[in-house]
Amino acid sequence: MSNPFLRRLMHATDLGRPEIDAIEALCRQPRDIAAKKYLARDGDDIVSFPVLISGWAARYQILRNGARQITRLLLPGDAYYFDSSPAGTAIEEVITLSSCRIVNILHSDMERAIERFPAIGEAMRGYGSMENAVMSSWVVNIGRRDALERMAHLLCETHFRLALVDAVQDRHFYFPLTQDDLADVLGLTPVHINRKLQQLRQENLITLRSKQLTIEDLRVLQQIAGFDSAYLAPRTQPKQVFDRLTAVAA
Amino acid sequence: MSNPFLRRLMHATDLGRPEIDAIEALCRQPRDIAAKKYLARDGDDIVSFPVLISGWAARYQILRNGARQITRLLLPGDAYYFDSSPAGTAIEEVITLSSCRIVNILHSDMERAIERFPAIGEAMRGYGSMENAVMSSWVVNIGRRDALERMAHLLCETHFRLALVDAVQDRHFYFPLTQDDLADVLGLTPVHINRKLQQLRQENLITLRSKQLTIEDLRVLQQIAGFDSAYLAPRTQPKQVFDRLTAVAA
DNA sequence: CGCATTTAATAACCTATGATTGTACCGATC
DNA sequence: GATCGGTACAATCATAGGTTATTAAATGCG
Repeated sequence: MSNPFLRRLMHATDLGRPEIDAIEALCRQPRDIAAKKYLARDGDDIVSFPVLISGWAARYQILRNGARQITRLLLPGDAYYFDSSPAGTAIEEVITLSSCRIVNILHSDMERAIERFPAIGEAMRGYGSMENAVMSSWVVNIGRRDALERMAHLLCETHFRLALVDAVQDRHFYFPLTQDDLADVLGLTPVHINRKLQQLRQENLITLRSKQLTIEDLRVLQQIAGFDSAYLAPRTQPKQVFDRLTAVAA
Repeated sequence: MSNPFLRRLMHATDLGRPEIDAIEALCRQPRDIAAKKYLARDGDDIVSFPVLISGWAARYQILRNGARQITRLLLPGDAYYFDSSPAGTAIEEVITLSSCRIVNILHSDMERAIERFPAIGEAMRGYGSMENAVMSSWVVNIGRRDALERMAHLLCETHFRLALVDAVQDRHFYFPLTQDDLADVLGLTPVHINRKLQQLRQENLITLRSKQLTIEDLRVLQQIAGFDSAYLAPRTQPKQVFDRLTAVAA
């Protein structure tokens, strides 16, 4: 099971062999795509939705004054599904932040799959719940934490989300965000991102070089962020995953 | 059709008589509840979800330092459905901001209704899309707009959302948020909320007294906020509602 | 009706973050 | 190995918004 999308869904619900096969079937024909390419543009009519097999992408909005705010990070296994479902119109732009492998799933195909296997619908809803929880946490993060706490929280969050799809080795993972990207995620300026990144490095909490991030002290980082992974943890099985992760951090 | 929940759903999809009846059936037995009562608490097991028939409520999180961030406003017709669906655990607290009339719908009942009438599932998903769009807009609002713009945007947004359920007369509506609440919605301090409220009043853009808000100049307010109602506008019929609203504003 | 509590208004001062500008690095490309 | 575009880093100054405190006005309650 190397398909991270499937892995994500299985964190939401238990899926049997037939459901798994159906999802795998939807993921035939992945395409490779370079960094900084659009996966969706505002106003596009949507008949299919992209799923990330590998790589990072971002959903964002641009304001009149040119400011950009990234509203979600799409990590391996994530989909641009809700908001656009089905036969709607894209409400935000989606751009790749690294080279990516993606698969485009037709809404009609997904609907048919859900019809045949209600458990898939259940899994998609569960996945959507997690997406919503992440959105909430971003509002809280940007609204009520200062710059350092925000950074720390984001790093913890991506660490745990990536761990869910086995994209973390030890405390080390691929992290393609530039400081400009980080600024647009956290609602800060690139300059200030730089300052806080320096601070985290000086305090030996992280190492970040050429898009490789190592979390040197997860415990302290969580402490700074006030990070609690509960909102990312689905119901049953994955609970153990988090217990394990937290235990190691302790 | 005085049920605002039904009204919301009908903005998402066309529903026939049987679907309408099924939803009305779910909304039997509304209960009245006072302001500042919990509709859900963090960690609660969820077997039913609340729907607001009238009144306002808020979803929020509290940080270690006691700071509060409201993550969503629940207006008449809104439900605390996603994130909690089905048989999950509440991830945020929900509190009434005014006296409310609510109805509690069992997840099992909703599921059965969707099974019998797929269009209801469709409508719920459409409603969820709008919820997500609002979440995104909050991230953008808090992340990239200054205090005055944020206030203006929030006022525009609530105005349009309330208009969708006919809770606006002319440009005037019930607005129970205290300045402390506003601060916790917009990620600011009460003092600063007060400053900006004064400013909006001085410029004759709004009147706000004893929980009654009148938008005196929607045009300018939208201008300040960079507000575009598109993200709130569902597919077909309601489009006209917005055209009308916008026309009046012009 | 009067008291208690919440909410609103305002003032004075302070700080985290923004704005601006310049430099230095690093990895690609030819 | 020269050039170039994207990053990262540094230093300085400016300001939006935070903090704390006080008073006044509403609002609810017994």
